[in-house]
Amino acid sequence: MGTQTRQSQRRRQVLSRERIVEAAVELLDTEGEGGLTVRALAERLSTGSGAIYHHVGNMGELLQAATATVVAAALPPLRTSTVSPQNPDAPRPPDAPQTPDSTGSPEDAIRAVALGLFDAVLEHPWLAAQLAAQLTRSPWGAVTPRIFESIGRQVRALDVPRRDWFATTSTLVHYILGATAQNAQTPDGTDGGPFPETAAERSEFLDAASRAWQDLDPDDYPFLHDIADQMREHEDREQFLTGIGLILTGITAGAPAG
Amino acid sequence: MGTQTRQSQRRRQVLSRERIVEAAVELLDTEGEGGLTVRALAERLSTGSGAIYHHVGNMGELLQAATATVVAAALPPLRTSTVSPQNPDAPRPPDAPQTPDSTGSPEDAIRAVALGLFDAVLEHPWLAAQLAAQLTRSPWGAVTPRIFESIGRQVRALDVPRRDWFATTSTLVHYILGATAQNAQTPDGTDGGPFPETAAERSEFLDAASRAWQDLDPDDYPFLHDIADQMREHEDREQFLTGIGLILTGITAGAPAG
DNA sequence: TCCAATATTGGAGCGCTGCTCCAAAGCTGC
DNA sequence: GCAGCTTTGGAGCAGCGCTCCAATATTGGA
Repeated sequence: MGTQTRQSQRRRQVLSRERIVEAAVELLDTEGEGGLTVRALAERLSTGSGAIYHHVGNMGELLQAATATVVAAALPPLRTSTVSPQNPDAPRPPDAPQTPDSTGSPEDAIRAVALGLFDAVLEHPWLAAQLAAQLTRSPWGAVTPRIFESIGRQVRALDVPRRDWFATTSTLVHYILGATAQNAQTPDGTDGGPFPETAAERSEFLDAASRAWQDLDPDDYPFLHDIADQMREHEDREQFLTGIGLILTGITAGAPAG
Repeated sequence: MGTQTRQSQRRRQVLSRERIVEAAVELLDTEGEGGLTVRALAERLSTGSGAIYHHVGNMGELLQAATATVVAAALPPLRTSTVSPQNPDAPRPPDAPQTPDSTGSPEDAIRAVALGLFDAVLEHPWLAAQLAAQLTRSPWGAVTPRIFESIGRQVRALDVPRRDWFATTSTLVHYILGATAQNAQTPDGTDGGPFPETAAERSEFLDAASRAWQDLDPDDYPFLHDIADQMREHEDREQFLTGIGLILTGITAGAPAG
């Protein structure tokens, strides 16, 4: 009796890889990095561990899928959406940052991609560790190519000679992932719970770090001792863009007139 | 009967934080990232877990100490050793890379520091994940300041204006850690054992990655598809230095005539 | 010299983890 | 209606970090 009509709603009840990954992301967001366990996932989905492993196979694989999902949502779409106007509203990523489309310079596009990842890490603090881990564990696995492609296209749009495409893109990607990793401010012991990351917390955290640098032996750490206050007053986002700008300058200065 | 004479040898039998950290590093080197467990450590030191926790307190703390030890050995000494000639041969780090001392440009010194970390990661593949993890978990904790100081001094020696010291050093450090993280080639599933990392293995690994890029949908990944062969032929170390050079160019080009 | 106080040791055991295994249940096509 | 597949959920296993504690060295004062 009309099983087709209500099928889509029934679908949501059925366990699927997508639903598991979705629940994993929510669990990571709300409970923090250590909150994703098979048992917690099973309870949240009202099922058992066996059912989960039937769809997912591996905890690392699940983490990889969760990371890939969030990263894909944070980056501009791979295909220009004008090509296939089949379903005009569905495939638009809901929480993607407003990308300046194809207007604007390649430099701006690179900045936009970088900021997209930066913001994604702010929204999902567990993402930083995952990006770093997957960068080391499977460098060319699932996530990196997606980022590489987004950056590389813009590098190609700059006047970079072809033989430098790989090295240039790699440099940008490595910087982005390295800088992004640091900016998920998880003050050491404060793990396990959610991450409200209020402005007061951040200020307090930077204060403590700055004081720690100032308390270092000036004979061992003269530089840190000097710039401790500069570190306290820095703005993450601005500092991140400064780094991008520095590299972009190096790129365009290397071959100024294509 | 003469307990003082043989005391130094007896010291080596006594459990101490140093001995535990040393054993941890060896365990990580020989057994791989997952090989460091309290039980394995206890067996290797012929003791129990309780004794270990009496000295170390925490698994994360132990990892942090192991990382700090290896990083300290890979970087140039903080103090210029001419100041305290008390013990001329002992404190020389045994496996430190040959640093070009104070001769040479600041750019060369930065390259030397970066390569020191790069080589340390090659020698201790677990270090990549640890650097990344500690970068995110305790950004200003134990290891980062050490690296920051080494790089920052050289940034100061360049013609960088004082207000840019922090941003410039951060950019270099972030790139170094990001790039370093990727270059500990752990081909995904091949974890658990030691990492001989022969040239053949590396070539095979790059071949597979290159083929994977070529097999991607050219409509989704035109850039990766294009530079797949360039990726296969790249040399990690050279590519790493290219990135450093790019950033150094950006730094010096930004303020060309101090 | 001896003894109490303290520091250090090693292992049993707790609660948790990822993961496997399997009987039961649901679904599908003949 | 039934056979053959997929999917489910939970019991259970080996391993983990870590705590606790009795037993043992070591030390300092009388």
